[in-house]
Amino acid sequence: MNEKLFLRNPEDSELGRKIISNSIQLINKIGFEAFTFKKLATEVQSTEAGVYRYFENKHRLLLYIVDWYWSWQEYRLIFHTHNLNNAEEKIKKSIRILAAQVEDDIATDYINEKILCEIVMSEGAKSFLTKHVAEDNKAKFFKPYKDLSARLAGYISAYNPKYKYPHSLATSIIEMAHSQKFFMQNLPSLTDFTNAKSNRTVNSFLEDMTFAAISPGN
Amino acid sequence: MNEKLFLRNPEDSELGRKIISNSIQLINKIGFEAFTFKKLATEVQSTEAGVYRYFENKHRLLLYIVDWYWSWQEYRLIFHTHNLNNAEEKIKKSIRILAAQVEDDIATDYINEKILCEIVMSEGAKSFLTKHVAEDNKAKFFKPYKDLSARLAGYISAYNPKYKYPHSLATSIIEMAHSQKFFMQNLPSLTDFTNAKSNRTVNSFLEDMTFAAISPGN
DNA sequence: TTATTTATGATAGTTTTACTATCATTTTAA
DNA sequence: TTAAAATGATAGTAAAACTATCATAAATAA
Repeated sequence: MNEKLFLRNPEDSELGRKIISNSIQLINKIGFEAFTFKKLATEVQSTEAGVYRYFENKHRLLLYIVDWYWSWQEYRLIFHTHNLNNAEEKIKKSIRILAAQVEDDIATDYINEKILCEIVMSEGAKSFLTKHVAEDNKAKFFKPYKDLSARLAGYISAYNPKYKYPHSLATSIIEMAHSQKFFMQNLPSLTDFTNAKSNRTVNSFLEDMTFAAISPGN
Repeated sequence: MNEKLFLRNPEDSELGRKIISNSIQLINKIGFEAFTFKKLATEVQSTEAGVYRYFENKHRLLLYIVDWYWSWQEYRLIFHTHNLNNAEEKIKKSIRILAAQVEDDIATDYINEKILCEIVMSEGAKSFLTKHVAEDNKAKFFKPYKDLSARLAGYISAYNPKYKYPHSLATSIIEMAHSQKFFMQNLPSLTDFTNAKSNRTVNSFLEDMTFAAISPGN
């Protein structure tokens, strides 16, 4: 994790891990706007000042958990595509990972990936939609997202080196995987998906669109 | 405009119009988080209480200007596709309108569409990324966006009635048109576009992708 | 034209947020 | 075992996000 994101590394102490764990729960429960360090302090049974020793402000904390999520997704992507030997399969697997319903990974005891995924869906964009994107970018706060996007773009270029928009397409796949899930849950008329098991899934929408776009003719 | 968005219709008075006009300027200048009714009151040379007589809170004001923007975009779409007689041309024109660099429309004297477009790019998602989306949706606050999306989805279905994801594709086009422009300006490595005049534009990216996805084979 | 409603201005007050500061105490590491 | 580091407890400040009151000005209806 980027060390500039925190004042004290939350991984290194019990309190730090409780801060991360309870932040994820609390942000998901009340939303990022209503989330305050005071409320979080109550949850972790510490004080406001105690939380401020770990994170400068709540936006940094959001960046931390969002970065954690993207790093984790890239790790999963590497792990699951590692043994695949052609670009087509790698792209398909990547889309499946990104569009899938995330389940909690018990290997990480203080982070609930399922809830974290919900947060990234509904609060993730707020990590970069600020007046200080430029500084945050300079501080490399968006590196995990960029790395993931670049990796997928790499697979796209490997599949079709002539395709002109590998980065934009990769970023769009990642964005749409989350936004379509958000719309499906909250503004379903903006999508063609229902919660019921259907063959019209975010995954097949993205897969169809991607391969149509990058098919060797293009 | 949806009457539930405001307490007093800002169109009907000088102060109301100044509130809208200066909100657009001020939100663009300092960002939605730092934007307060007190600062706005200073700009319009009125008082905080004065602004609160028009809008319940700043989120309603954001919804108001964002809704205004989508209504305006749909109007432009209708106007410019009206004389076209085939779906392909309508889709191409729609994408061009959505991806284009918006210029100020002098017909609307107190609204600067160019700045408004910037706001929708960097703050627009905050209008629905809240814990009260469901209520806001019930109050029909997202109708202008949905109408625009449904119209584009209609053109897509007219072009290829067998295409399975017209709504998701339409929504994605609208979202990507804005997010790709945001990334181009702020996190350019996530895209394949440069500010320089190039044939790799958001417009051609979206057009290529759209027609690849909906070509009659699919 | 006057009476009355309605909009605005001026001011004040409350609760919550987003911090910063201080000092005592506990825990950990050398 | 001692010093350093982390935590807890408490207090305080400035600004944000409202709500309330009352006087005055402008618009409108009788």
